[in-house]
Amino acid sequence: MNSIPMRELHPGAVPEMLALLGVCVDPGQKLPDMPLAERRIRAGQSLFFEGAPATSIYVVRAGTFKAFHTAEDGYEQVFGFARRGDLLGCDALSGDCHLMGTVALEDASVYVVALPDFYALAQSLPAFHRGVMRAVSGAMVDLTQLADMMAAVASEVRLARFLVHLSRRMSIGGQPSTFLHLLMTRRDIGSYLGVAHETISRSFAALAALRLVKVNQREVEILDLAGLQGFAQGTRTPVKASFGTAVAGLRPGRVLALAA
Amino acid sequence: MNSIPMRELHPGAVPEMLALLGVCVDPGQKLPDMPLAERRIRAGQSLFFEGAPATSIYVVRAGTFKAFHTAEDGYEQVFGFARRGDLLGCDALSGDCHLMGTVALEDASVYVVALPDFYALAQSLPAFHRGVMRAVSGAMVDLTQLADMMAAVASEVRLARFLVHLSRRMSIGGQPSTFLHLLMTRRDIGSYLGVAHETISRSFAALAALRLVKVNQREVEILDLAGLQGFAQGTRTPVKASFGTAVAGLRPGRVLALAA
DNA sequence: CGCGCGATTGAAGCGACTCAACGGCAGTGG
DNA sequence: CCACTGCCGTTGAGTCGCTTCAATCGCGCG
Repeated sequence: MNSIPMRELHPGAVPEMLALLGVCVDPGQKLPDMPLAERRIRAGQSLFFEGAPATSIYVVRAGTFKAFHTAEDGYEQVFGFARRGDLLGCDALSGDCHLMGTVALEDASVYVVALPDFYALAQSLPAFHRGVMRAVSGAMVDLTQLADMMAAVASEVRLARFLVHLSRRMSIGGQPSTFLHLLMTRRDIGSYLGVAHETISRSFAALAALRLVKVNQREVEILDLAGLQGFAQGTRTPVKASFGTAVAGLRPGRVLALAA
Repeated sequence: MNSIPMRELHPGAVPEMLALLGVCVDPGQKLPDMPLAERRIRAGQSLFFEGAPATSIYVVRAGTFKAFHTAEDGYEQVFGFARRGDLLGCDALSGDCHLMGTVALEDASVYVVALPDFYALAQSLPAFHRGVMRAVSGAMVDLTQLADMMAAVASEVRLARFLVHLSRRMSIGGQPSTFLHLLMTRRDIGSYLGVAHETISRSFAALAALRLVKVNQREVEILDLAGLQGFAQGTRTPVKASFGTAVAGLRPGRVLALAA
């Protein structure tokens, strides 16, 4: 139950972690050769539980995680998906325990940085500090974009924003970005976007009917990224519905059954 | 246009800023007496604009700010409200420019910390670093709670969560926490919670009809905080609607017109 | 092989959006 | 001093999309 699944020490892993955090450092610079604990998580396993005391922060090395919160009545609210280079556990720095749990959606690996080490490392290594601030700021941007997705009125627009978001995150990793392997269930996406999971299914069908994507279970291919981005622009009632300046024509307010 | 409204140097303001960030420091410890720029913002004025290059981060000393993003079609999405002790401008640390603008809802005052100074200060003063991490983590928690509010199905529940959230934030400042002076408009709240501003009006009326709050324009008095919190628990379909364990009885799924 | 879970699709009800009108308040300028 | 003009807040009525409940199908795993 409380046995740590797997843990090994990586001497000299600091450079890799800095690379994960997206900071460049002079090749000749002396780096503290602090050994870092690595922890491997199997798909479906939990990295840390909601309510657990904050002991460390984590840098995702491989795999994908889902961060969520479980209400008293059992409803599970998903707050985000973390991938390589993301920071996990920062929500506990302002309190004393984690406000959300984390499970791996696929086999994963993280660097575990104990809180004292974390502060010491940031103190002795400015590059690490900048990397952490970068990552934390990125997490805030992600949460902001989550609010932006949930702010969209139409569920198809929410899903379109989600797919564009995923595609963008993939592309900065250098990958194709038009083929998406969704590791989360429809229910997870629905919780993330604030709609029922059946609505996610229907929205996928709607986007597919518009020839914007091709969907087969969890395999999603973006057929028209520009069109999808235009579609994702749809917002709540603008100040003055300014058609005429529309980018390409695909800018639906509510009309989209015409393509069925 | 580009003239900074007001700016003065505060020698020895570092201790106050540390207090704002919620860190305790030994009274005898030597603090770098770095002069800090203070900037005063009048109500309705902007602290920084969306898209502006990131030059500094800001610590709110007094007043209230609204952070928002304006879409191409003019729709304004509100992402949060910042108060004393909050950090502003962190969203730009991962990119190079601000992703959202900030306006003061009342006369306000902030400490301006230029980015180089920011990193230098965090380097030389661990307490500042911890304070920043605390504040940043708190901002992430706020964004998480925003997602939580928007996840509620019923608009009255969203508003109830918002009021509970505000009350909690007030109470940590030591203030009464049952009287709320809303500085934002109904439209701002609606944008924040993802509903139309008319719905906010109606939801206020509904909560007032349930005797949970008393509302008069922007003056809100919480009559039954426990009841409001119970009401705010209402979520999307739980795994198994478990009545019987309800706290007090006020746990509505959809029924609330019965008290009109 | 059967069980359970995820995904899809259908049908029905209702709640929020939208458009609209009205009263109140503040700031402005004649 | 007082119209005038926005903006904010409230309330009403109608439409429509999402939720909810339900059934079905496919797939992986014990």
